[in-house]
Amino acid sequence: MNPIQIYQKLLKYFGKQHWWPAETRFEVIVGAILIQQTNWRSVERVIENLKSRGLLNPHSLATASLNQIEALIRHLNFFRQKARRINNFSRYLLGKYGSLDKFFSKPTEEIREELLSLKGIGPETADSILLYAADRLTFPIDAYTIRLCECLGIKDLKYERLRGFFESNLPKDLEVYKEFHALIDKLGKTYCKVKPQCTSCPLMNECGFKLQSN
DNA sequence: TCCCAGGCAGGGC
DNA sequence: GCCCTGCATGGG
Repeated sequence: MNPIQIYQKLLKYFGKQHWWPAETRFEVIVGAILIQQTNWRSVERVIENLKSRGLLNPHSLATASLNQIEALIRHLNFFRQKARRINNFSRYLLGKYGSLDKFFSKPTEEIREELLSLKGIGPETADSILLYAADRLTFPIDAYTIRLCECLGIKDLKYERLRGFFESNLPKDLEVYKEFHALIDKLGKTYCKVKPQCTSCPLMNECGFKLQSN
């Protein structure tokens, strides 16, 4: 089963998801850190709050105190960690590059290494930032993607292996990358929840497992 | 009530 | 290398 066929089927079934919903690249980055293990609705409210106070920019988040940031994102889980993380990223960005333009003018692999060296930015967050903020052909692997690959019968579910699998089998098209990742998420949220609804899943014919009764 | 959400870091082994 | 735990709130 080729990923592109999965993609086309999901696109036909769910339609375009239009990820990442953000006005700026910096907003994508902040969102990518805040969304970790959280639901998007909660993050959306926090983003709007930061925006309405004029704080959703590197300079404001770099100079704000941790207490201030914590207070603004307090209804998210791990809010103390996340406050430190967005403050830390902002300070790093301004201190070393001065602007996102400069940071993102580097080769993809160098940006990726640097993102991964920062506290709170792991593989999925780094790759989401590369794809949705920096427009690089990098395919993020999240928990839903791993579940999908498991269902498709892929044995080696290690992050870099799966990333390689998608990146070597997909057309080099940013729109495909962006939509596909979002569609996999939509699929997971809809059918792979606590009680998997495999029998109504649009990919049940592609499933590598013989469907077990739900 | 309980489970989990678009992870990550740090420790033990 | 893998596995476990803490982080910590709100929604379903």
